[in-house]
Amino acid sequence: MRGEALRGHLDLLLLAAVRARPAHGYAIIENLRLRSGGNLNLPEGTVYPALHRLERAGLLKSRWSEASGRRRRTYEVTERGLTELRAQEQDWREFSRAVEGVLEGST
Amino acid sequence: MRGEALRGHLDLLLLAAVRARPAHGYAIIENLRLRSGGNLNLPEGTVYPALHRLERAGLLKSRWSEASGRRRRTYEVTERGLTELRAQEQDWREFSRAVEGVLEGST
DNA sequence: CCTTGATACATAGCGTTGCTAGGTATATTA
DNA sequence: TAATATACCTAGCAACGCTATGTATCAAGG
Repeated sequence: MRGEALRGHLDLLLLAAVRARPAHGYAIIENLRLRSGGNLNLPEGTVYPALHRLERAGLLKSRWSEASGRRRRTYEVTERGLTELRAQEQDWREFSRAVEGVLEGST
Repeated sequence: MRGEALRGHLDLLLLAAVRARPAHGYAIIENLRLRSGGNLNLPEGTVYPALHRLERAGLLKSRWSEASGRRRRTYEVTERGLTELRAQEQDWREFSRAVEGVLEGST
């Protein structure tokens, strides 16, 4: 995945991934990799701070649990998070269509 | 258009817009607005420096002209620019598919 | 037993890059 | 003659994802 492509779309991806399947950070990274056909390889230094930010913003909530001796922080999307996600999905569609519109005209 | 959405996709858009129709900066901004259905409203402070950067990188070349008393710098895509554009188009498709893949699974 | 690799979390600080804000200049319209 | 549109430019800021680094547990291999 090209350098800065993610910029501005990270929240959308994280919210969508968690909506699909509530999970802890490490698993979210895995899920994104799988669902993207291996194209989304987000480093931990990107994902963890973003999850914290989304929780502080009230879009995600988390609880600690333990699995096979390792502690996990599992996230799920809040009501406000769902609303925000839907808005960002809408924004993505618009942006995507806008880019396609420019590309089409230049073939 | 949402805040940082453009990040990392500006070069693609500019190269594609100029490939579609060689033009001067101000017109490129207009063309992007039109081709995107009004969604891409790039400020001059974004576009002009980017055009300079792309020219320095050898992906665009420009020449000065004059139209109705006002000077214009008209850009066109170089050979290298075309190659780069095709690569970035490929990257865009991949990124776009990756995002869609994540969104689909979370409906 | 001890090292390596995978799992799982965290954060300080850096670098990139688009945007805001400001500036110059000409032509047209009110 | 003031405002608006056209047309260019740049310094400096701010946002934000990433690198690098650190901690800790468990499984597997030598």
